[in-house]
Amino acid sequence: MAFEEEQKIFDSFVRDKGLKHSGQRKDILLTFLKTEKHLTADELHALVKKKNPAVGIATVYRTLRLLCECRLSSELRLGNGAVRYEHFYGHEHHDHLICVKCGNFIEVMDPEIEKLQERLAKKEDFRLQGHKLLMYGVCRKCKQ
Amino acid sequence: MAFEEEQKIFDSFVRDKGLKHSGQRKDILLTFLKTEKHLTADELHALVKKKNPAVGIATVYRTLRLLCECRLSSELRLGNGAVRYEHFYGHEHHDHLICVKCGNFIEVMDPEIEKLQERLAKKEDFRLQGHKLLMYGVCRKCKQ
DNA sequence: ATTAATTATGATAACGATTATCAGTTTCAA
DNA sequence: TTGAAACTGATAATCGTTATCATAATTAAT
Ligand SMILES: [Mn+2]
Ligand SMILES: [Mn+2]
Ligand SMILES: [Zn+2]
Ligand SMILES: [Zn+2]
Repeated sequence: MAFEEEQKIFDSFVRDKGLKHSGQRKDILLTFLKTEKHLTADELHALVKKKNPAVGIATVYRTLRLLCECRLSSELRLGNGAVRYEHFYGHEHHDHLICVKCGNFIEVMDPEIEKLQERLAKKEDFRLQGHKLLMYGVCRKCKQ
Repeated sequence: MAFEEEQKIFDSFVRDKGLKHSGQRKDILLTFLKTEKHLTADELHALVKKKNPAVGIATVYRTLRLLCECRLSSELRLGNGAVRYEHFYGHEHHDHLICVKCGNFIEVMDPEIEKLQERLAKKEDFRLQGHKLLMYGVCRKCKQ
């Protein structure tokens, strides 16, 4: 079975926090790791239920929160619809091109844009702590 | 009374759409125009009620939708909490520095950042249609 | 293995923001 | 003045998410 590193991170996190291990959490973690998509809790729930139909949506939400706490996942709040969750471990900061036709996410990072944001903030005497850049349009596949 | 241009735009829009005029809509419009803040429907409702306590929140939502339709306002979806509404008429495209301490919005626009986004999209063979750049941090006042 | 303390679970209620519904009111053109 | 159409506020419904709660599973100590 793959994802040994990630599972180790989660197990340590669970142990250090005085939590207990459960089959549901393991199923949710592995299902999350197996897809590289930017999933909502509902979408992940649907995938997990294929393996373990008894898992409830509440446990998916609870587990996603744990995954974010231990930095295996992070939230992506697009501003409309449900929060999406993406892999965080081993993924550096990036922004997103989001296709309005197929909904796919393309991960991008431009050091120049990042630098110009710093310059912009400095000009306003603003201490920049983070940012969110979402770019919407039509992806290569959907253009044809 | 000020805001003649904006009122004219709204009146024409209402007439052209076969809608009717009402005191509530006028109160909501003028209250919205009077503040330059980025307000939620609830915040605007609170302000409107000072002038006209009978106005309901549903009418505020309905009127905000009309203001967006006629381009006097536009939605700002930050991704957490309520949608905010900002002035759109006479305001060119801009992005935001958002202070995590006081919640104030600083409007900014950097043509270089805009251009680099286009370059980034082109590199991915992506037809860019729009973007949202939110920068979070601490504003000048709150740094002290 | 047994126990007992503690955490985890799924169902479901509650929540906050927003939209839909509806009965009564207002607008406005004829 | 009148009557069709739009408008209103109250409130129910919706959606994504969190809180509650009774029951079940885990764990460490016996
Ligand atoms: Mn991503
Ligand atoms: Mn603005
Ligand atoms: Zn696409
Ligand atoms: Zn501030």
